[in-house]
Amino acid sequence: MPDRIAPPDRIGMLRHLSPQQWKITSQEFDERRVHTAGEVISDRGVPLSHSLVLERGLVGRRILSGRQRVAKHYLVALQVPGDFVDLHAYPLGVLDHDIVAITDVTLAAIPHHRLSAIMAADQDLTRRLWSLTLVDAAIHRQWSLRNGTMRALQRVAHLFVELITRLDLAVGRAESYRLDLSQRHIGDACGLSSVHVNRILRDLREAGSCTYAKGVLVVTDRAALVQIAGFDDRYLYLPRV
Amino acid sequence: MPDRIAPPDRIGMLRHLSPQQWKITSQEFDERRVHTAGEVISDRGVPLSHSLVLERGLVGRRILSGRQRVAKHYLVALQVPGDFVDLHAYPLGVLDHDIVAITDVTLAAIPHHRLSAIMAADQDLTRRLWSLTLVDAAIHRQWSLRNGTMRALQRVAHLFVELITRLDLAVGRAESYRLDLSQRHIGDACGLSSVHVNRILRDLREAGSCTYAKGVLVVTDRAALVQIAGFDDRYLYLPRV
DNA sequence: AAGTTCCGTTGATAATTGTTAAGCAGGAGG
DNA sequence: CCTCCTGCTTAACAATTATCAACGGAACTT
Repeated sequence: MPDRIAPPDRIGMLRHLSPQQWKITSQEFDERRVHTAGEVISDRGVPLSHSLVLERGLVGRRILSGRQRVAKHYLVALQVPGDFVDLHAYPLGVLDHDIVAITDVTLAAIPHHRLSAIMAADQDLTRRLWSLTLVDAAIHRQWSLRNGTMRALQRVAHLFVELITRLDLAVGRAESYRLDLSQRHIGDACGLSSVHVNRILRDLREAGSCTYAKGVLVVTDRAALVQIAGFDDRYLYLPRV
Repeated sequence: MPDRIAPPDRIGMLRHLSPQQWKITSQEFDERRVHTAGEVISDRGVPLSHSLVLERGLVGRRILSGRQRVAKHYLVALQVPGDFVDLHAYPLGVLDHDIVAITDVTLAAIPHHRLSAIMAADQDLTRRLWSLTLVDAAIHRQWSLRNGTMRALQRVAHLFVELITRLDLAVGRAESYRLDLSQRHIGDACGLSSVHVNRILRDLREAGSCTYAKGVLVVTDRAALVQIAGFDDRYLYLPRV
């Protein structure tokens, strides 16, 4: 009889699994982990035996760029509640990047061997879990596009709209979002210096589309923000709720 | 009895599958497709029933950025022989980007229902095919990092080193590679204007690391190129040959 | 309380890259 | 043969963003 914990809720992107599939899966989680803001959850290159679902908070996936004396970070992804943060470690074995806690976070862990067991019994479940990892890949493509083709204002707006769209699905729609990203974090995600992020946030505020202060994003004109971002949510493959 | 074609060779990244696994898989391909340079192989948003393995040539995955009057392209990925170019359409159903032929190309197509059939019988095969799609995701992360953090010279060098590393695995090591990418293609992949790509290619030539002309990359000082790129191949999850 | 560190803010300056324009070469098609 | 297109090349100029520096405040440590 395996150890068990209270199963995580079926929120956010987990709704790509049917209620029954999630019921079966969620009961195999055997550990709950808590990390405080800034902690490294797992390091690149280390073999992993569990995968994690984010229940609360924000998690970043980080690559240390080059080997400058001063470590320079870059965020390749941000995960919101209801995301598997490292399901791709299941097929691959190791990750090519670090996982860090942006805020205080709660995660639930499922052992890979139990994932194997339940997937062996349900090919459709396998396909859907596979899909979840591919939605991450689609988001990577969009980030690559964003940082490769957009100017700074649009980049930040696009990041904001993506995050609030995903958070709407995970924790419900609002006009104000506690992201707890520092301006440096935003720069690390958008390929900008934190100084320039600061200027862009002022521009967004003066344009009346949103304000960002003390880690809280207040969306004052959502349509304007979407417009600046040129945002089209199809790449997120949102589950119909 | 299904239609069959001569099965594709086990080259490049396909070596992540065992010879037996590839034997079984490769026999399920039922169609060979040929496209000429510039053709669109599949459009975003269209449901796909087959997935494709690239046998010869170079294929790009493209997103039309914004809706400017003048369509602006961005390349989110390049595929080399031995790559599944759209295996992620199998779990997802549709793609969020277009697939285009960069050069004249030959592809082999396998129906998704046959993929389902052989995966149902071999969970390890499923895991390895899944892995192939996740290596694509790892490459997306690296492109995102590249275009988000590197200066133009390093970006182009990094793209070149990545491509020759992957081509070495697929078609064998050489000092000269026929890529047939236009300078505009390189710009579309690196988030640079074609004018600036031209300047960078001159810099690389004058630095003595490589020359690029008429679509052919001649690597004159591989170590220098790797050095400029700050290249570390771990993210490619190369199969040990 | 004093010191330290990190984050946010602003200004000045420099570096990088985009844009525009023009010329040229070569291939496709009349 | 001529024309038209596309791609490559270079120069001049403009826009964007990074870097450096200085300062204030908040949180934390000693």
